[in-house]
Amino acid sequence: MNEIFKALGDQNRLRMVNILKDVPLCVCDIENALHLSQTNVSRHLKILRDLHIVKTEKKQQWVYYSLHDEFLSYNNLLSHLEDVFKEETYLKDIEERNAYMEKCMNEGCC
Amino acid sequence: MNEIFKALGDQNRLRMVNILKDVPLCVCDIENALHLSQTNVSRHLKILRDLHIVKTEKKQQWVYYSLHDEFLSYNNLLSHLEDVFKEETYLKDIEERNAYMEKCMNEGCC
DNA sequence: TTATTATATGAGTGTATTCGAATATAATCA
DNA sequence: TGATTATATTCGAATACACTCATATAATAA
Repeated sequence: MNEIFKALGDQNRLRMVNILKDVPLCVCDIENALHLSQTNVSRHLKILRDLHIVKTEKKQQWVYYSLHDEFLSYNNLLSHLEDVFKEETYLKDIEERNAYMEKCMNEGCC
Repeated sequence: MNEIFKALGDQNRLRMVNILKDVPLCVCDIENALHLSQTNVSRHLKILRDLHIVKTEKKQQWVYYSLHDEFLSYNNLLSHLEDVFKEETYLKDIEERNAYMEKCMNEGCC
């Protein structure tokens, strides 16, 4: 169970949970929203998936990641995360994600 | 803020938070309750203290550690921890701590 | 004062973690 | 079919971390 804390203890993984909390995203969405390399994103997502923090759904060539039902059942932890995600860094990531999704709508993306 | 998660991501530190949640303890109490070396306990406590997860109070030659008010204000996180601490490992540590404190009362300790 | 007890810290070692570069796999498109 | 795109995995380097041993500090006791 402390594995969950360890997973959330990494900044980049916490940023991923943050931008996934509203909407499912594919790997390259996350890459672009957080400005991280594909390799790195993929690796962190594997850790989150192994711990049932996120789940995946494959659609054609894309793999969509979203928060796992098991993780969503940790109500108190989620409430705590809401507070954490009020910090500057995480708000900026959400903005960045939204801007990127907007751009996708118009210009198409990955 | 994810520093807190990182701190709680270490099993031994989480065990320390667990046995401190009810009662202040000095370093050698923790040593004995968790069967860890003095050096190791001291080092982990420093990390917890730097993050304001625990606070200290010196009484004569003993340094008593307890949960920091700042940490105690994270209500949702604490509620989550309550669930985590229902796991076998943590319950056993509490038993061990209680047994040790009991022994202290009778035979005296550190 | 010296000895003892409680706690903290420095240095060294081994292990874990993170990351980028290269490569593999898998799906789609031409 | 081969080329392209999306994702995953392997390998190696750099760094971070947990731990132990030895030692330092600080308080008390003799």
